[in-house]
Amino acid sequence: MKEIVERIPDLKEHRLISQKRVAILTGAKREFLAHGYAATSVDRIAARAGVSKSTLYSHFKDKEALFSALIQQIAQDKLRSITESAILDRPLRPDLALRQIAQTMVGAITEAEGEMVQFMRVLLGEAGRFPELAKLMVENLEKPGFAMISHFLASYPELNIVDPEATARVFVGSLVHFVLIQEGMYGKEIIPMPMERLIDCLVSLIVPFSPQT
Amino acid sequence: MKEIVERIPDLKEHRLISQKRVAILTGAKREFLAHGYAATSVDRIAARAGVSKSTLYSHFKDKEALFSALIQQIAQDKLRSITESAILDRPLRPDLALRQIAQTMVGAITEAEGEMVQFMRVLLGEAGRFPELAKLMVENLEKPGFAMISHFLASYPELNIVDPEATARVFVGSLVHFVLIQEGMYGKEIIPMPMERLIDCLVSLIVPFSPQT
DNA sequence: GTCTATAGGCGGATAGAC
DNA sequence: GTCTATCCGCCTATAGAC
Repeated sequence: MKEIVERIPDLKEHRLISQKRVAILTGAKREFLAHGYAATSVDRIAARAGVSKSTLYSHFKDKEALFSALIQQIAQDKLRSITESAILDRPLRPDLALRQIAQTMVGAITEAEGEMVQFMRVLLGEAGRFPELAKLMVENLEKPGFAMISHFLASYPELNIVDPEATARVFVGSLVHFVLIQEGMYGKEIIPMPMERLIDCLVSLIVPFSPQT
Repeated sequence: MKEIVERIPDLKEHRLISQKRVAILTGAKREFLAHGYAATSVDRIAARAGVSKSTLYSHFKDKEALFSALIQQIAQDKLRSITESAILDRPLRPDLALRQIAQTMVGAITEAEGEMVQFMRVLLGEAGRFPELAKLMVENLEKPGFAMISHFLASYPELNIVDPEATARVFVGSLVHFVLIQEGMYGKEIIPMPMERLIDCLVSLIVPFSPQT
């Protein structure tokens, strides 16, 4: 297997294989998402990945490069899973479609044992140290997300939405903030509120006359 | 000065004076907010405060206790400044009052060279390491904030708000998420949007018929 | 309480053999 | 590429003098 990769430089350059590399990234994911950048040690990542430190350093220039590569990989995965699940049944009533989008979005954030919550926590927490990485995430995750919701809202002229872009921000912001407080800050133990209740409220604000038709 | 404090144990216990202590907390604020918990060294805090490390350790048991005390002090300051500025002119039209609340809230977050943004970043980033601290913040900051907005919304029966608590979450969540993306993630360089535009949109969603009367 | 000095450990990164 | 062994610096925390 290894020999095959080495004889095909194109494949190697595109990093399509290399089991060690994915093992390192898997270990890095667990450690970085759980403890943040500074509190994570390269030793623990290597140990969890089952490789030595020098192997790790042969694949990644330093700790920062590993962190950066990991964040970008996670973002790529999330983006793909979101765009795939965004294929909604178009002939729906707008309020039902909005509710479905909200549930899909919150579900994507909450699932996988809070991996996405940890991702957002680390991303925000390290934004000061990695400003370029933060901007990359905004460009590749937030911006397409806002654009999708905005385009969806604008596609229903009967809703009379005066500012679809700002409304999209309200929509996404309410949901993301809700998850961050309830899950990321353990708010559900202190100020519990079912997710459906927030979604009902949010959808009825954007589509005031939902029970009819 | 020092002698006076030592002769009045009550004052000392209440920690009202002790210049060294406030110097340490001031230095800790700069370092912790800028770099997070793990990347901050006690040496730099002591150096910035102009004291030695052993002085620091005589005032705080360890690094965690110092961090915890700092976070709680910042929260106390923020809470006081918020509740003080929350005294709004009651006879206002609800839409104008809401707009004023939103501007005050965003202003309080954005001012002071982004100190509040850094505070939220660190709080979220370290929530995994300090879960009890995170819950304390939700109890003392988020919960009163939600309650205030909710109570305000419910005090205008003519608005016909079916779920004031959930609506308050939408209100606060939209604003906080907006600031976190625009300031904390440098989103204003990539997807700029004036704050007034979001507030206009948000208020008109909650108070649909604002231009009249 | 406050200092200087230091202990003791763990961090990231590398050297050199294979 | 991969390993073992190691360098060296910075980290938190403490000892002991004043």
